[in-house]
Amino acid sequence: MKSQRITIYDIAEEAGVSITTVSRALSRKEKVKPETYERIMDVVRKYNFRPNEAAKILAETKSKIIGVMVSHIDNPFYANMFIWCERIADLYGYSAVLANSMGSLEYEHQLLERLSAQRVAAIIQFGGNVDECVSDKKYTEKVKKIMADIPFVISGRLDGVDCCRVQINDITGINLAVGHLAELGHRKVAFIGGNIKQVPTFQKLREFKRLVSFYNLENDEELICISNGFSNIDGYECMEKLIRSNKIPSGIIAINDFVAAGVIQSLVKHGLSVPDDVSILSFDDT
Amino acid sequence: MKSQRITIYDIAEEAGVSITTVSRALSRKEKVKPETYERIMDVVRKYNFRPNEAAKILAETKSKIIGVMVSHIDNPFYANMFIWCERIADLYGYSAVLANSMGSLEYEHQLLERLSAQRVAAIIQFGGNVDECVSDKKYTEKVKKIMADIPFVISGRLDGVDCCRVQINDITGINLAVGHLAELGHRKVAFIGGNIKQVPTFQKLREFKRLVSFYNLENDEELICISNGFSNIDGYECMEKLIRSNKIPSGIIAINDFVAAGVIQSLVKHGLSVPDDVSILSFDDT
DNA sequence: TTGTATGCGTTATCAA
DNA sequence: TTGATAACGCATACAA
Repeated sequence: MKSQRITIYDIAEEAGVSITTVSRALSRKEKVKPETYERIMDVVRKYNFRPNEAAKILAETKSKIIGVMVSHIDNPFYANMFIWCERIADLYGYSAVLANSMGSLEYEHQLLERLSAQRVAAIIQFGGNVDECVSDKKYTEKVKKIMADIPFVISGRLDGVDCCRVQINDITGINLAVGHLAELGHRKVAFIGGNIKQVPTFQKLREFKRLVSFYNLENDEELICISNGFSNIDGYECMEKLIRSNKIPSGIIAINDFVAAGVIQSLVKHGLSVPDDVSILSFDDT
Repeated sequence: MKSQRITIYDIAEEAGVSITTVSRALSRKEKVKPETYERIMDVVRKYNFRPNEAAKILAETKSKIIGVMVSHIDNPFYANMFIWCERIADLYGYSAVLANSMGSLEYEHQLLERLSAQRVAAIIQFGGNVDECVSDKKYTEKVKKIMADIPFVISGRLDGVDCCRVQINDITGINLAVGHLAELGHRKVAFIGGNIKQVPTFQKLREFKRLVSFYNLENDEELICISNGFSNIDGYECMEKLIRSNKIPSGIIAINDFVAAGVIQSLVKHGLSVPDDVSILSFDDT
C-alpha cells in the first residue's frame, strides 16, 4: 500500500534484477533487453512507482527546474508570464516552479534564497524589485552572488547587475492608447493608477505628458492621478477624486485592468456610463 | 564564487568543526556553544551558504511542502486560492508548490505524478476533474493510490474517492445574485457562461431555474446560454447570440468576471451601455 | 546486456 | 558539546 515508500531497490528485488537495470529501464529503455524491460515495468506499474525527485536531483547534482518569480500571481498579467515560462520550459524538458513575492521585498529575499537552496537551473524575475527605479541595495548584492552559479533573467532592471534582461515596451503601449483616444476626438484624457517609483509607470507617464502636448490635449496636472497602486481601490479612489474636483475626463488611460475596474465602479456609482460618458483604455489591453 | 557548489563540508572545514556541528548550528543553534556557533555562521554568511534542499528532503525522508493544484492559475479566483494556501501553509512552517493544469486532464495526471514524485506532504486540488459531474475513472484510481501515502484534499468531488472535501456554496451565491436583480425590478434575466458538465455550473443553473419561477421572472430557455466555457470569448458570443435573437435581457448573471467582460464587449459594440441598459452581475462578485 | 560500488549533501544515531 | 558514521534513494563510471 505504501507506494511512496517503495524504492528502486524494492522494484529491483521483485523484478529479479539490479537497481542499475531498473534505473536504466526508467530513463533509457533502449539500453535494456525488451523482456527485462517489460518485467520491470510490470512491477513499476503494480506499485505505481516514481523515482524520488529529491534523490534524483541529488544524484544528478542539478535540477531541470526554472524558478519563476513574480510579484503578484493573482494578476493575470504575471500569471500569464508564468504560464509562458512553463510552456517554454516544457519544450526543453524543464519545468517551472512559481515563486510568488506578493509585492514584498522581504519575500523576494526569502524566495531568492529558497530557489537557490533548490539549486534551480535558472531564475527569471517579473515585477517587484526589478520594476523599481532605484533597486534595493541588499537585493542586488544577493542577486550578484547568486548569478555566480545560477543564470538570472529579469524583465526590468536592477542597478549594477549585469544579467539578461527582457524589456517590455512601455512607450509603444502608451502611444497606441493616447493616439487612439485622440483620434476618437477626446481632448480631456486622464492617466490613472500606477506607482511613479517604478520604471514602467515612470516611462509611461513621461511619454503621456509628451503626447498630451503632441496631440494638444487638455493639459491639467489634476488629470494625472498616480496613486502608488495598481488595484481596484486605487482606480476607484482616483476617479472619486476627479469627480469631486468636477474634472470628469472623456477618456481615461488606466494603468491596468484592476484600476480600470475600480474606475468603472466609481463612474457607475455616480450615474455615469461606459462608454457613453467616458471611454476607458486599460494598459493591459495594449 | 561558486556559492552553490559549497557544501556543509566546506563550511565545516573552514570553521574547523565537523559537519554535524554545522548542521546543528543551522537548525537548532541552542545545541551548540555560542562561540562555535558564531564561528560557523561567519563562514556561512561569507559564502552565502544554504543547505541543499534535495539532500535535506532526502535525509529527512519527507518534505514540508504542500502541492496545490489548480485548473487555471491565470484566473484570479484560483490564484487567490493558491495564495491562501501559501499563507496558511506558511503559518505551519510549510510551503506551497503550484501545479497548474491549464484545464487539461492529461496535465492533471502528470502533475499528480510529479507531486507524488516530489513526496509532498499533502495535495490540495481546486478545479479541473474535481468539478466534473462525472469524474474520470483513471484519475480517481490514481488519486486513490496516492491517498495511501499522501493526504488529499479537494474543493469539489471525485466519484468514489473518500477524501477531505471543501465545498463552495453555489446555491447561496446564485440566490443572492438573482434576488438582487429581482429586487431591482428586472424581469428578464439571462444566465451566461459555464459548463453544464461541471458541478458548480450545474448546481447554479438548477437553482437559477427555481428562482426564475420563484420570483416570477420571464421564463425563456434562450436566456440561458451555457457555452461550455468560462472565458471572455464565451461571454461575448453568448451575448452576440442573444442580441441576434433580439432577446436583450435587462439583467445578466455571468458565471465569472471573464464572461462578464466578454458580455460587456458585446454590449458596447452594439451601442448598449452598462448599467444604463443592462445590469450585469458576475458570479465572482458574490 | 547487466551488476557492483561509489558519490550526491543532508540529517540522525550513537559514542566520545 | 562535539564528532564519526550510517542512512536517505537514486545515477553512473566501471566491471563483468
